[in-house]
Parts: sequence; structure tokens; C-alpha cells
Amino acid sequence: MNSRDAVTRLAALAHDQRLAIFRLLVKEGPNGLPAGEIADAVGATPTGASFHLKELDRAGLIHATRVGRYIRYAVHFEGMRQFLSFLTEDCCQGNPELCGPTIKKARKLCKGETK
Amino acid sequence: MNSRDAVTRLAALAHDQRLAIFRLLVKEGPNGLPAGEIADAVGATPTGASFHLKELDRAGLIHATRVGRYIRYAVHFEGMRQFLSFLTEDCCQGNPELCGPTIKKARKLCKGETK
DNA sequence: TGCACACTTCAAGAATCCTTGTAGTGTGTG
DNA sequence: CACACACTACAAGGATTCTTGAAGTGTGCA
Repeated sequence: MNSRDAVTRLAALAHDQRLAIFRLLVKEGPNGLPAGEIADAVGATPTGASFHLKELDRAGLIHATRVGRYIRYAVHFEGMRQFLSFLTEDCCQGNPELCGPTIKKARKLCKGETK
Repeated sequence: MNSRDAVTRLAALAHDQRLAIFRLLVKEGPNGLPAGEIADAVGATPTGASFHLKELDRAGLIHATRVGRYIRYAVHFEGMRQFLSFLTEDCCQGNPELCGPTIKKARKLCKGETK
């Protein structure tokens, strides 16, 4: 996880419909949803949904699997965790207590769980 | 914290220099750094740094305080936490164990720490 | 094989964002 | 007050990204 990857992921999420898609899939869990349902849920055209799903896929935030003639998309949870972890890396020069207890705890967990 | 705010924050971070600035300030902690030092550290022109710092400020990710003729910028930790929390909201329909243990723990903390 | 469905790819115009230079504001010092 | 310093605001161009419609690919069913 380097800076370039992080910018790619941030840019992928920095869009109304793509963020809605991502959060929908986060809610949905590992099973994910077919592209058509996603498009309906966020009010996107088939073309638009396809474009945005591709962006999220390329960024490593979701992944696609074909099931019959449907294509299901689900969150790539490891990619998501790496990403959240990256944003808070080296928080307060390694002394997260400086940031107050809220971040301290979150940071500790994220870090401890990095491979 | 609504979807619009989140997109604003994501877009603010979805830029090479702005992400570098943010992470620099995360490392630096509550004291922050003056604009000039930030500009040097990320290799930005004064104009460019000012532009990007304003973006991050408007997004609610950092905040400025004037100290003499310097302006110090520091991370807005509460804004950062709200933001991280928003991204993982309602993870796996409230059953984070579906996502595996890594996310489950992180999610639990973020959620428990929301006011 | 032929058709319908689910989705993707391509292309072009519109909108947005980033960069750069110049001018301006606020602060401290002599 | 006059000047230097740190930084900000404005404006214009160039580049990137989003949207939309039409055409194409792959799959399942009769």
C-alpha cells in the first residue's frame, strides 16, 4: 500500500454514486450484489454503473465474479482495511495518545492487524 | 456526517500532495506545522500549498490557527474519526463477523466511539 | 441455431479540477 | 510609518474526469 494506491482508492470513493455503491456493498457483506441491482439501488444507468464499478474494481476496493449471466460485485475487505490503516499511519509520531483516546484505540487496532 | 461531507473529504484527500500533507500532519499531531514548512516538506509552491491547505480545511480534515505571522495547520482529529467511521457504517448488515475478524474489530471500535 | 438478457466498451461533448503567475492581506520589526 | 515576511486570493489555461448514447460481448434458454 503506497501513496499512489491510496490516492487511487480515495479518488475512486470521491464520487457520489461510487461512494453509495461502496457503502451498499459494505452493508451487503461478502456475498455482494449483481450489477443491475446495484445500478437500481443508487439510481445509475447501466452504462454509468458499469463505469463506476470498474473504477472501484481497478482501485482494489471491490471485486467481480460472474454467476451465470449476472456479475456480482462485493467489497474487497482486505483492500479496504489496508486503506483505512494507511490513512492513520504513524499517527502522532507513534504516540497516538496525543490525538486523544478515540483515535488512539482505532489506530492501535488497525496497526495491530496489519500483516 | 452525510454522504456529501464524505465525498468532500475523500476528494480532498484524493490528491498526491494533499494526501502527503494530511499524513504529514497526522504524524505531527495536535501541534501541527506552519504552512511554509508543509509546503517545503511536500515540495509545493506557496500558492499550491495554500490552495491545497484550503481544500483540506474546507473539507473539515485540518484547521488553521494564526501564530504571529505564521499560520499553523493541524489535523482535525474528530473530523478524521467521523470520516473513517462513515466508510464502514453498517458493515455487513450489522454482522461484522461476516467480514472476517480484521474488520470486525476495527468496526466495533469506530462505532463504539461515535458520540 | 437464434433470440433475449445482463452487462461492458467505445466515443464525444460537458463539466470539473489542477497549475501557474500576479496581485493582495495581515503581521512583526526598525 | 515604511518595509519585509508569510501566506492568501484571483484569474486563465490546460488536463482530467463524468455523462450519455450506440454498438458490442458473453451467457442462458428454446
